[in-house]
Amino acid sequence: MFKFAIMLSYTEENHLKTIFHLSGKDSNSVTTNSIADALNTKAPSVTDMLKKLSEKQLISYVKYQGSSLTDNGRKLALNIIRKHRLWEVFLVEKLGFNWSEVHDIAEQLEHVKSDKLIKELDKFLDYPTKDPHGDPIPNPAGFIKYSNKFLLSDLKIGDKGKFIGVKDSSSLFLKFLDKRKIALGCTIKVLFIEEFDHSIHLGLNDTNLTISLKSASNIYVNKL
Amino acid sequence: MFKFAIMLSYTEENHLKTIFHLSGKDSNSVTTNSIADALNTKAPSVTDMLKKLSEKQLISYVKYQGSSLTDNGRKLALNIIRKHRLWEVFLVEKLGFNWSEVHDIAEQLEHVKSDKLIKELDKFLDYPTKDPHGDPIPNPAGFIKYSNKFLLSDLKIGDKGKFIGVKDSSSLFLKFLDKRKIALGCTIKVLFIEEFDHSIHLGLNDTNLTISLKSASNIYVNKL
DNA sequence: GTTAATTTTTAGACTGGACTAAATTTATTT
DNA sequence: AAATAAATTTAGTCCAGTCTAAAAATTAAC
Repeated sequence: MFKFAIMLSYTEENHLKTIFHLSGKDSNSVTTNSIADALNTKAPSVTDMLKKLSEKQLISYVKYQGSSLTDNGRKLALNIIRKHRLWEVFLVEKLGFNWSEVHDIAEQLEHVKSDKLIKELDKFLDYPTKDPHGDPIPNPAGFIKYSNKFLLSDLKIGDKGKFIGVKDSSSLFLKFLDKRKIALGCTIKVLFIEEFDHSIHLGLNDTNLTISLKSASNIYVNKL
Repeated sequence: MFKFAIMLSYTEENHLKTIFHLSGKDSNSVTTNSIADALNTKAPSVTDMLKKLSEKQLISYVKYQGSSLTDNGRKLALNIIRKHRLWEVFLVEKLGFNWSEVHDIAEQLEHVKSDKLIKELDKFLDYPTKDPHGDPIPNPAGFIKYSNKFLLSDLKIGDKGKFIGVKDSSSLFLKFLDKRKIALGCTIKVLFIEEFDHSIHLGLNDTNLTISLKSASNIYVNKL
């Protein structure tokens, strides 16, 4: 009935996706507990699933040594992420959702099985390359162009970044940004980081200001 | 709008929906086997589910006597059908699907949980009242306007009807319709019915044609 | 380099949803 | 109205996915 030769369950898909997210660009090995945490489940459940995915050759798994995606697993994971992000674009661009509301819905939509659906959705959205949070959308073949998106709090002294988004977009935080004239697209330079509380001194539009670690952990930038 | 605190599983939703479809306008009692057939499952599975839905007060169920929806159950069923049909409109109107392809995909999309999603989708589609097969879309409160929809095979000689949908939308049948230029919205007049095999002679767009009882039993019309 | 702490896996139990086979109730025949 | 057929339910099994508690392996600490 459906086109995929491999028919994965909702749970299997979520595990693959999570392993992808946790393993980062270099496809590092991922620990069982970290998967359990991310999926809000318990380690034994994850172990069972790792065995299953390993049987299906979607991950390589060595007892006690963590697991990482195989090429096939990676391709499937990226396909799910592709769907997730396309649906997010749809929700924001077409249905007028705020980018902070779309994740949970996309989390459901990403599991709908139909290649044609995604192909047509992609066309309808005019082949977007980024989701509303600025994350790149993998192409149908499973290729993803990694963005150089970082948290402001991860930059080092002297680094420069372009403000491209926030992690938690509470209106309180957005007002905080407004007041300090920190607007989307502006360039931020890290001048100094206090050792005591890790608050950050920034250069921004010829002025200097200081923000807390908490705030800096909520700001995404493209490293320049 | 009514808020349902009840969280139904995929399977529960499908049972409710099926009971609604089988019980018709007058909410007749539905047999266990007919549900099993419709859902492509076995009677014992259905019995289990009937007990469960009965506990939740969504159906009234008497052992060996079939089951019917309660008001709450009916409301939930109509909500699922509403979602199904709105997604069908989306797939056809926005993504360019043929009406014969949308059922299976809508079958998945209908289970996505988000009231706001459906509210916004409805708005985006400009509040449609019918799905691509001509079936009415229930409103958010669970009200459905039954159309004067009949099977073509139920019309008498001399009756006229507007073609509004098909019962079994297999692609085979839809091709059959295409070939004969029987398209949604066209007006059909019953000219004569053969006593021998009940095949029907039709007037359609200034031409005449004959179709079998089987085909006529698969075509819905609004009586004119 | 043992011991202690942590992580991970195993073992065993539970739930929802499915099934088969057998029992029971209802419906149909004669 | 008894016998038979059909529909439905019960009983018991199975599978996927989840959990807790206990055992085993790894890592960290002394």
